[in-house]
Amino acid sequence: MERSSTSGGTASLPTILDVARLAGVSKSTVSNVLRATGRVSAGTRTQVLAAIDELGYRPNVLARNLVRRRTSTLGLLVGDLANPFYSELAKLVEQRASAAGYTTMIANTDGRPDFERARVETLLEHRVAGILVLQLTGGRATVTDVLARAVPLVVLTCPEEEGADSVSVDDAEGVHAATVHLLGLGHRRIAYLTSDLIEVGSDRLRREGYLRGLREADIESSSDLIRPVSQLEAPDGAIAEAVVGLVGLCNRPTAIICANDLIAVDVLDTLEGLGLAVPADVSVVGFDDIALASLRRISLTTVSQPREELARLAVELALDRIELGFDGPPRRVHLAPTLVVRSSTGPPR
Amino acid sequence: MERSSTSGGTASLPTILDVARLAGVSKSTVSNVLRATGRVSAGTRTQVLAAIDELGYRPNVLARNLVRRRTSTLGLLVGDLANPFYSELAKLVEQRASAAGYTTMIANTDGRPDFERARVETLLEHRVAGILVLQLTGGRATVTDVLARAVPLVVLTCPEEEGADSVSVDDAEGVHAATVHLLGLGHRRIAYLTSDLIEVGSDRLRREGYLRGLREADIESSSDLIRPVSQLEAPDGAIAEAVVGLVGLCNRPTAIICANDLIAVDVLDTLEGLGLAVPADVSVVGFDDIALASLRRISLTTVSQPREELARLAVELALDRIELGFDGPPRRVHLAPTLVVRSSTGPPR
DNA sequence: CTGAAAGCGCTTACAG
DNA sequence: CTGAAAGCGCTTACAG
Repeated sequence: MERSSTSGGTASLPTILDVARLAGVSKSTVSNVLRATGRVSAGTRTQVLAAIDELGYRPNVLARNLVRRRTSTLGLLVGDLANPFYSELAKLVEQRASAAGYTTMIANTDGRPDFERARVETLLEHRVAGILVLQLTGGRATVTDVLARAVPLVVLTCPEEEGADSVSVDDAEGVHAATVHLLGLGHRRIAYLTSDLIEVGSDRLRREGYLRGLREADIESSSDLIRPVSQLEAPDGAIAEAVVGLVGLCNRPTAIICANDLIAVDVLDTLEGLGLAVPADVSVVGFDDIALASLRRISLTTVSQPREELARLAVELALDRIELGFDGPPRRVHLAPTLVVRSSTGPPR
Repeated sequence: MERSSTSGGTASLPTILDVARLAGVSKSTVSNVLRATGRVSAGTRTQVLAAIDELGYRPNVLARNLVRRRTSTLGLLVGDLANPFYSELAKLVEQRASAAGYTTMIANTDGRPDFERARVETLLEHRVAGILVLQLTGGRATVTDVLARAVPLVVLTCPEEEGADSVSVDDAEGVHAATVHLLGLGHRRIAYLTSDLIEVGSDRLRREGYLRGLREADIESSSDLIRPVSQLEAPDGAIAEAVVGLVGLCNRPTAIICANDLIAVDVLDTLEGLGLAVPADVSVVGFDDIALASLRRISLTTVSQPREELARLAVELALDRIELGFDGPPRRVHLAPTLVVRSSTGPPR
């Protein structure tokens, strides 16, 4: 027999059965008014609603999802929520998800592949309807593999991911535009500064944009001027060290293109500490256009990503597969970046 | 009869029953190895593990939670994830939660009470084991009421919340210290600038700290110098407008205490636009000490909150009630803030 | 150490 | 329009 759920534990919440009994109907009927199927008479409906209200009944989504065999929660994997670019994106994604009736389960990976694996495992155990990834951090093949089999995966911000839908800005194009901008100002020695906190694929493309820009201007690239640093190992000093290295070169670069804004801001700070003027001594360019970049005191020239569009499209691609049952091959959406010129760039001395 | 779950839908995932059959044991036994109860022989265990591996079986947490009648997910309500203070805190909370075996469901309220209500409702329907709130936005009484009855609630950063555990910094003390610092530098006309994006209780306390500071120095407070602006209504221009108003006063303030860093940064920007020097013309103080504040170009004097401690304690308080069954009255943890003096403050001209 | 049975709180055909 | 029954995929006593 079905027993009263209130006879059990201490603080048992009312169940659909409690509502049914109070309203003098069956569980099915309560379920029907809950799901607004329309096949309930107005009178019955009123009684049920009254019972729900009186009991303070709140449906148990776990039970519902178990029988429906799908949830309405999206997993959101993010590399570093402390990076404003990602937190802004996370906010927009949550907003879109929520508007579509989905909750979002968030997981920070700290850029660590082992964390990423564990978090993905947890998300899958929770049967999330889809997973959105802001920055995939290593272990890409395995992760993509795990995901592709089980649930829709859309990769945001990381281009060229095999097997998964992706939406990102044209990274190469963005940095190419930045390089052309610097060349136009008269720069000839331009450095590229990146770190292991940047997603590998994005970094590769951005670097390509940089190299192509130089090539088109018949400037030979120099390995001296390409500096990848490890922020995972040395979170604090890595960027500063690289900057010191660059400006210490006998043939010092007059401009530095940074793989993202956070690095660029760090570079500005370091240059200031070294007594070098921006842009007079060194021009600096970033990537992302986080809120910070537009402050007068920062005023960073940077490649802007259309965050709203990125978030909207990512959620859409996921819902296509989840709700519309789209089952086609991976889709790649590329958005155009925009170079925003501010006062961190200028002609070389 | 128990039917094969693979006979049903298209992409049914393997269930515990599939594993049991493949391993030639009962569901109970599989469950026992899964939960590492220890009452399974080594041989059986190996077989089960092999079956799990072969099937790529992943337990369905929904089913587990349904029968256990509790989940291991924490709800995280945040006012604005785009505010670095909150995203940094969110990251730390997720980190702590994850370390304790909890997933975190995030919900951004945009500072809108109606959103907050809806999100809380959803979290409760998902039977989250507890809810952590970073900034409660209006509708506090109702929300607290809803929560208190159903699930442990800990309020982070908002002091004096009735009925809920809370952990926050001593807001009044922080701003008092800032005020004393400014007075020590010789300032006599000090303004206080706040907005409706700041949690109401925090704002009240911070304001009190400011007023007490003035009172102790026998300086009369002036309503001219206390400016609450509405960023909800005018997200962009509100701060600038207030600053223009302040510096346009015939008896212009020589220092501005801002209710948080985001406002302070906006103030710095506006002053710069007006051609006023900081700190020579106007000193500026913030609250939070977000990453941005320590940049050389910003170098904001601010009241620092111990984020790590806040996050750690908040999760601990929640787990006390969730896991240890602590059922005592609401606990209020107050942490000491630290005034970090940088170069946005100095003696008045 | 292992298994059969009941039940978590819902939804979903299926009768009536 | 309404209800009885089966089942979603687990865990949890309880026997043996």
